[in-house]
Amino acid sequence: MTIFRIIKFLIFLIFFINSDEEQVQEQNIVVAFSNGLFVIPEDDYKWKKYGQKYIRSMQKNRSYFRCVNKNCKTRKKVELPPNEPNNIDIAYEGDHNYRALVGRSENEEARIAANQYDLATQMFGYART
DNA sequence: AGCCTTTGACCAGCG
DNA sequence: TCGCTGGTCAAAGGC
Repeated sequence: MTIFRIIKFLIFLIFFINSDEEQVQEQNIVVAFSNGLFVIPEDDYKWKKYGQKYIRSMQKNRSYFRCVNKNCKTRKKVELPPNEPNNIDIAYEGDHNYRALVGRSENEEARIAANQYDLATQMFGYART
């Protein structure tokens, strides 16, 4: 990635974070472990994970998501330092061209929670039961 | 059956 | 040109 693209991306992030309208509604999902709790922020859009990489320069695991809406070009990068699971960086690239669906079914909530649990177990190296 | 994640392979940019 | 690194693809498997 060139410096230009990095700067462009940072400018977008600043605008996105400061924007009052079209603000993504966030909610936190708490994942419980025997050695404590940690919180993973979650937004109201549906994402499809299309890749994961360990970023050597940052020593973080980065997951790549894109919005499931085919007309929507929005992408999301989630960075998790293996040793600091609470220190999550989420970067949005692009903008949604539709409003998030309000409300989720119980199945959907359960699935998302299961996904977050998988993510957490992966970070901690715990086996899923 | 369909949706979603995983993960190795592939691709592109850069030094 | 070649190797490294980050980003994406797509087959396979799980739920």
